[in-house]
Amino acid sequence: MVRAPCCERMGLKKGPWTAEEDQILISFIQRYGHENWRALPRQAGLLRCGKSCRLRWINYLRPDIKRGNFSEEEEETITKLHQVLGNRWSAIASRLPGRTDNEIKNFWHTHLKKRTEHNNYLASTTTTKRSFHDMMIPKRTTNVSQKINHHIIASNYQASQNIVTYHPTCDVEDLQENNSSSYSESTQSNKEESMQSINGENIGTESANEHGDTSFSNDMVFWYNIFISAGTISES
DNA sequence: AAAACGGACAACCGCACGCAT
DNA sequence: CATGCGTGCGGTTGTCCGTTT
Repeated sequence: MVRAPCCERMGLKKGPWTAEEDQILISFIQRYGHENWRALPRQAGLLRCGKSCRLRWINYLRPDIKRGNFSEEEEETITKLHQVLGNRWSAIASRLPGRTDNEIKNFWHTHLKKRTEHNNYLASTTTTKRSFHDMMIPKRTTNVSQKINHHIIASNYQASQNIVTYHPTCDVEDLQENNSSSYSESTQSNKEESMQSINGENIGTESANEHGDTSFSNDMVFWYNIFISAGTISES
């Protein structure tokens, strides 16, 4: 299906938003909400397309946006979730309250991507084969990695038997439920295959086809679960 | 001092999906 | 079932600003 771009209509403003436009958008949404983005700019008296308004609100003007630098924990969260989810920024953002997918995407491209590639390069040159565990746990000790290591000991690495059972604060069903619910709020059904595979039944087959390595995919799920669990603890 | 360069981030664009008709 | 609309997502581009030469 082909349709015209939403901003095709001439006369709509593009480029950086002014403080005045921001104020108009904020006050309109606070008063009337944003049920219809396409109609919103006309109703609010803005010479912007609905898409632009939506983006501006979601990525910048929303009151619950967390501004400022990413913490170390947030960096590690992004890195690890990217290992599992790939470039599914909205899914990653759903695990980082106050952060937007655009912000995370930018941060990844400007900071973490290079670092990750560098680390991968070092890994490939220093060892012939490293375990997924080695790759996922950074050398320097941080709160998150400490917690993860604690979980390793506590769980006696049950995932080595392809079983993910240790979830002190977030069991597998919760994880699956949380993921599917939060994810379905923001994305489409065909994009859920990796999260759907986070149950004991489906884990191996799909990813094994993709990677040709069942234990690798199980390890990924294991570390994802561990990480989420650790993250949950850190918030309490 | 100013031009060149590069990083960071805001914003845009095109595509795909769900839903209504 | 086909079509069109509204929306969300991810890739890409544009712009600003600090640093280097």
